[in-house]
Amino acid sequence: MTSSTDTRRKTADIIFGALRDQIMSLELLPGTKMSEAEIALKFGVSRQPVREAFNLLGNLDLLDIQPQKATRVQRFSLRRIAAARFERLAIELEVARSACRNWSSVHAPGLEACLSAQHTAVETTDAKLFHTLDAKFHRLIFDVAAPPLPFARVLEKKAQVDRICVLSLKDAEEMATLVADHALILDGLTRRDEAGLDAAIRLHLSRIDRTIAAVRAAHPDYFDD
Amino acid sequence: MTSSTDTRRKTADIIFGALRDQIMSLELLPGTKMSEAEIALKFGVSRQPVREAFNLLGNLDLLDIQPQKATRVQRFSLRRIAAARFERLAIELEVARSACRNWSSVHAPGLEACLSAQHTAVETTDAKLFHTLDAKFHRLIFDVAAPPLPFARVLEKKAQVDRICVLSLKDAEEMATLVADHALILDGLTRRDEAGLDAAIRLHLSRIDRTIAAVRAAHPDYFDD
DNA sequence: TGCGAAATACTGGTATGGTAGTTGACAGAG
DNA sequence: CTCTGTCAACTACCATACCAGTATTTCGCA
Repeated sequence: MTSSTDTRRKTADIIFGALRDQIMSLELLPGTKMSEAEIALKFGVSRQPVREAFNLLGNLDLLDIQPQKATRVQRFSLRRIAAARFERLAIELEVARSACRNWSSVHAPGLEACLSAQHTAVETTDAKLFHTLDAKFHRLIFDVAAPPLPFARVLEKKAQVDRICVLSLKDAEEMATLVADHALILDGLTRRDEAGLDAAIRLHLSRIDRTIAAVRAAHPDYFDD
Repeated sequence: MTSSTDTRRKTADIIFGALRDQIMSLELLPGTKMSEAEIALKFGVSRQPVREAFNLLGNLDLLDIQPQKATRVQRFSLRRIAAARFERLAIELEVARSACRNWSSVHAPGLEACLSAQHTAVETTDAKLFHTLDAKFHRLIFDVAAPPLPFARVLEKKAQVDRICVLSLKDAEEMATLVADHALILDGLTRRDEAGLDAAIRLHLSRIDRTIAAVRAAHPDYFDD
């Protein structure tokens, strides 16, 4: 077999990853105009790989490519966010239902451990750790629901929402609320109560609406609409 | 230069659309090896726009691009199909629930007209017309559920399944079954019976499993796994 | 001074040449 | 006959140059 560790990445992928991280971390603010030539110069490569990276980022709605005019870091859009939110809600609901049907007590320890770790993250007000544990929690449920299914691709639209969450405060009170939601979700799973689980998921995902509204009030110039 | 129709679309998009249609219609069979140079020659353009089109098709899992080796028309994969099916089921279920809540009698005529048109399509065994009407039916429900949301993007993964359906027989009996499913769904909507609607959607989408199994039995060489 | 038109300085898109890497076949050795 | 090493013919990828639009500036004129 050829190399097990396929470290051979195309330069276009490297550019793509670097720009994506900068956009997602808001190191590059929404509305910033990007230049193929400028980026190419900065990375010391030709314009072609930069161009490919731009197209990839455009497909993820992270760049707004206006032919012959300019390409800018995509602003937030209530429309796009609503679409991503709807899609994620639909997926998470069905994932939860599937997990409910596949549930057995062997799955409990992992989720309980993740939940208790979240409690400590709240006590220390460690927002970054909490974000990681939050993602892990949803991931664990996904694994219960449909192990063979690819996780990343299904929720790749999540980027539209994740980017905005960087601006949220993530204070202790808000994190505590989210942890309580998680506890409710885990409770619904253990009791195999599909109706209760459905309500818990909807409540949990509805939390981001307030976050979005708050960010929009604080940074209206980051929004398209 | 192909300035016959001075389209605003860039040539890469034209190549992309043409190849996508050929792949979706199975004019290009799974496993067929593609060559940038060959396609470029055939369309009378340079290799660069062809390359971009390849990348776009690769993002949709319609092409299997193996760097420095070859790029082939993606074979069917039970894994990918299962993922696409799961995703679509989740979306359609939530769409139906949302439509159920937004339902009013003004929506009935459009769906009923589409349904009756489907009946005539079955009587004339017009598979192509039926396929169009089937898509329209689901689209109409989507419009009831969430008018401002983009329809195409949400279900773009549908391509993974649509391509395989070209190989299905679409005989009168099968079409009649699907129309009956649609009637059941419309009935659930008009009665605003969420539980019944849920069951009807799940039954309807489960029909494709038999189709996939039949195609896999008839053409095992079109599959990866 | 106000305003419109032309020149200019960008942008993204395309064509072409060259490079690195993989595959497959074929010739020669065991 | 089998195995192996070398070479030729592909492949995708990157760099460079050029083209075609669009926004902005600037200069001439009223």
